[in-house]
Amino acid sequence: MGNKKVSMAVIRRLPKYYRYLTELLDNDIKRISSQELSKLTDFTASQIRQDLNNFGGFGQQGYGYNVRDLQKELGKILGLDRIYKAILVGAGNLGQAISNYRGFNDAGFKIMAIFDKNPKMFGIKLMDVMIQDVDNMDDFIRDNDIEIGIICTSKEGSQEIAERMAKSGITGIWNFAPADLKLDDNVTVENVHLNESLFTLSYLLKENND
Amino acid sequence: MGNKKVSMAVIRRLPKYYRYLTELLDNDIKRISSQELSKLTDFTASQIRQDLNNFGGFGQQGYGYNVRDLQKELGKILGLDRIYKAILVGAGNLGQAISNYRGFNDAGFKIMAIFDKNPKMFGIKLMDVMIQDVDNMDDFIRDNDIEIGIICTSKEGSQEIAERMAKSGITGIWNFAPADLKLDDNVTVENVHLNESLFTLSYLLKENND
DNA sequence: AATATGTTGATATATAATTAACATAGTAAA
DNA sequence: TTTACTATGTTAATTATATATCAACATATT
Repeated sequence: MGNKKVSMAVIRRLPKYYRYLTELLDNDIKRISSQELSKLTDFTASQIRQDLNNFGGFGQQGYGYNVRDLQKELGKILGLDRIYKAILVGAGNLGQAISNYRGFNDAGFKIMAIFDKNPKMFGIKLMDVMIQDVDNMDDFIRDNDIEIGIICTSKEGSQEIAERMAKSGITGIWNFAPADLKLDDNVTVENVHLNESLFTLSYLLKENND
Repeated sequence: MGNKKVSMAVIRRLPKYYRYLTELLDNDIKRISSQELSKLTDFTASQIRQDLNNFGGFGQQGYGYNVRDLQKELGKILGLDRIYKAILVGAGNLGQAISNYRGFNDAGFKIMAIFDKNPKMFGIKLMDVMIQDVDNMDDFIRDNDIEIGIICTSKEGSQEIAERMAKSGITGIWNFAPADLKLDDNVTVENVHLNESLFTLSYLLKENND
């Protein structure tokens, strides 16, 4: 499509807009102005208007934004109007927590299979999905047209798993391993680096006490 | 102290430098240039030098950076040269995963207590720490000079817990609940919003397929 | 000892992101 | 219908961030 290029900074704000709009919708609020949304999100009203206009004119002058419409539009923009088939590798503590989290399922992300390398884990069920041998992963991805791979392995195992995922046809990786995966550009990687987040907190904590 | 103000963009890159330097140290690499570090981190060499110089001249012209020294300095900058006492609230799947993760302990973050509101959880041990009634939280924070609070509760419970933490003396909150906590400025909040991360992946995935 | 090379730290330039300003379209009320 | 008001979408200004350049200096080599 290659329309206009929307900056990463904008993209990372979209989920927050979506979250608040969903909340407003749940509370039966019909309309909202950029100024009111500003109070909720702590972004400036100006920025909100500019962000949204990257994708189209969803508001109405003199009125504001219709909550239902905007929420739906943002959902479409974020790609939340469909089902994604995902697999998860690494059924340790974090892997189990992720697979048990209902929120993702509700948002359309279905974990179709869970893999581990430890035979002791094979057969255990998490949310009705049985843990199986990671040797089966590659075939499973191909046979079931899996799009998203969730990596909850150790740092050491992550790169190999990522490469196998990519090779088998996965185009999006949600990576929880503390490593930077090196893959072709056609694979999108979104990292959740908990260590980096905690270290940032530690830094800020120190600064705040000066 | 109020020295110079280092931008948030810089701060969020520091943990990555630290991670790679630790890796280099483990591999007995003695020295590294900004250019070599650039290859590892995918930041530009210029940016790396500029980032580091926010905190001092750690390198030597014509030589590069001494890995051991720089790693140690970055550790100090990030506040990783000491022990932090933390508590965790919400012993669900994610809470359990976080408390079981050895990495944080190794980095100096000690989970001193785990709280939940569900009586069925009371008494269960996670990493030798017994889950107890969240009613005890406030006193425990005060009595043990806890600095960091980790919130793994639902969105609904998070704000109240955060306020109680702040009131009892906690100055840093690591928040995993999908909500933006509203607290005084003297409390530092670092969010891990898994939903937002996943939605970003979903957006990028869509873009990549255009 | 002299010279070439490599690399930092500082400064200057370029790019990107955020905020502010405003014209205009649309709302709402008399 | 008229008028005053509201709030968007858009352009401009400002601020922040990233990149490029370069003098100073260390080290290795001749």
